Amino acid sequence: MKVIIAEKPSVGREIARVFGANTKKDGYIEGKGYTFTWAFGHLLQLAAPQEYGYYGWSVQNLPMLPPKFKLAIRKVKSKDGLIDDPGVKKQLDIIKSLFDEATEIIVATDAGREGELIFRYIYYYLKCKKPFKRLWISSQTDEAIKEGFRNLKPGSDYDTLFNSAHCRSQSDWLVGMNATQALSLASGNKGVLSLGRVQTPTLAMICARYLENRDFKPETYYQVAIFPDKDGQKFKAVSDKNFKTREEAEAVLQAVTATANVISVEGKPRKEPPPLLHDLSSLQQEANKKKGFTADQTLSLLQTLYEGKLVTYPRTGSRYIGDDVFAQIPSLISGLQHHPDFAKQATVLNGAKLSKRSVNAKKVTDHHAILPTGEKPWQLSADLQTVYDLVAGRMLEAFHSDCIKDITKITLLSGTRFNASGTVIREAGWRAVFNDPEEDKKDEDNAALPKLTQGEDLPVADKTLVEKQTKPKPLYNEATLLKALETAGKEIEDEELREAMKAGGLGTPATRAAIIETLLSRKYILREKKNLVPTPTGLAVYDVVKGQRIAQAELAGSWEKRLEEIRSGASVSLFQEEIKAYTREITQELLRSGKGVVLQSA
DNA sequence: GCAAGGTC
Repeated sequence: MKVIIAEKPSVGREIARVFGANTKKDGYIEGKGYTFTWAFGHLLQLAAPQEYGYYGWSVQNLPMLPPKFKLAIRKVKSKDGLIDDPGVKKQLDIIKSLFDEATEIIVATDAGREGELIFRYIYYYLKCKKPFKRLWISSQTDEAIKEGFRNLKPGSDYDTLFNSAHCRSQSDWLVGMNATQALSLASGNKGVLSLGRVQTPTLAMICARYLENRDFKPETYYQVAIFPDKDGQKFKAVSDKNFKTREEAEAVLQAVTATANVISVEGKPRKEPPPLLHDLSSLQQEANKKKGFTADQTLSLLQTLYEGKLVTYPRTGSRYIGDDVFAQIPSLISGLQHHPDFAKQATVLNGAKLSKRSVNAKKVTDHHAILPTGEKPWQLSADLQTVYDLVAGRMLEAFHSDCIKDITKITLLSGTRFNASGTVIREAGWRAVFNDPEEDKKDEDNAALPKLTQGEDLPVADKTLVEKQTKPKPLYNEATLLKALETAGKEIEDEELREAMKAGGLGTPATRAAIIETLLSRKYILREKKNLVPTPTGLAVYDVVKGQRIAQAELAGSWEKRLEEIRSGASVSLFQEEIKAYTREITQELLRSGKGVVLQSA
């Protein structure tokens, strides 16, 4: 018997369907001489410190450097504290009995570092010795699955990938567990002060932005505005210079002449291509911006839609689809022709030429962009409907035509130079789907400008002095923080580290919402309206770590670079020794410098 | 009481 193991039930069932296997059992499916089973993501994790004899939280234990890591069943919170997750335990037992009977195992966990780790941890925990092969596919279509099975790889081809995954996992444990205990103990052991490769740079970003914003000294500056009149239609033009003092501006205001001379008229149509399909992060940002949902809420709503088979896999990091999925888009679009909000645009798109901007098989990694499945939603709650509509609406936008705008820029002379600009949407294209007002519109922008010709003189109907202030960078909210986490590392000077981080930023799509929730639950940050601001505790922790590597995205970047080298065969033990050395160093440093952190009373 | 990673 051959056993196929997938990362999650949805994929296991999908592969079984392609094979034509349909005998459903508890936790697996049989048929055609195969057995199809699955994990639920990580079933196993590195065991907690006490499993290695480090009892309690104590300076004597630090740094905790287990000679050999152990695996433990994933834990869940219950009234008796942390216990083995019963659902996980049960599935692990099912997998064990299937592996026991197997002649061969086919590994169909997601094609990536964590997917490899999910399988290997199960395999080693169960002390399984059966031979295994690897299915390596990046698309879940029938053809891709069949092709993948014709091209199974030897399991050992992925040994170095497992090594890099295992190193990632151990490094996070070593640095995270030790740094957390060291800082908590140093501060007087009154509560948990957690630190980690991802959460600490994230906290640092929020704190740095908060302080920059708080300490910003706004500067007043002045502009002069005039309102020329063309045959009764007035529009606004602003001085091309800003003035530091009111006096300078007053002088320019006084010098405005009775008529303004049109020096130049520049008009050109601009094409604005449709946005890409959503990945998890862009959807979370959009839902936060438009509806105020938190990243965590959006993920959980999406998970419900996914379990209801209404949308495709949500925790994707790709905004693209392959050609195979593209072939299904026309029918998905025509399925929206009865949707209350989207009927009109779905009809417009039906049979039209579709934009292929989101179609690129090379940019599809483990999973493609989020799409509706075509199943009809039925009696969704308001929040679920909102998220569903963001997914469905984005699909219409992504395959729609360009938005075409006429942008006019006019320069006038009236004592000094004045500029006016105007934007007219000629063809809405993809913007017709949601019909939202544009966000980045400047206040000096006119909706439409009258037709003007170079050289003409216009009477100046009004003039005024405008007082303005320079603005600080805004505080982070969930949308801007998610974006910043995605692009974290872009400003790293070292080119190789920058490259290593470019692929992922900080954290992963699946974990970023959880990182924000962790910082909230530690009371390091608070939600203040839509903004994320640090608490005194968060600022105190930041003050201790801000000069250290653990607070910088560079640390994550340097690990990524080394992990990638391990994947291509570099020494595992060398990296492990370096991590241990760093663990000793950061633990000592925090025990010394962490004394200043005072917990605020909850 | 602790990390980050995956998923239900």
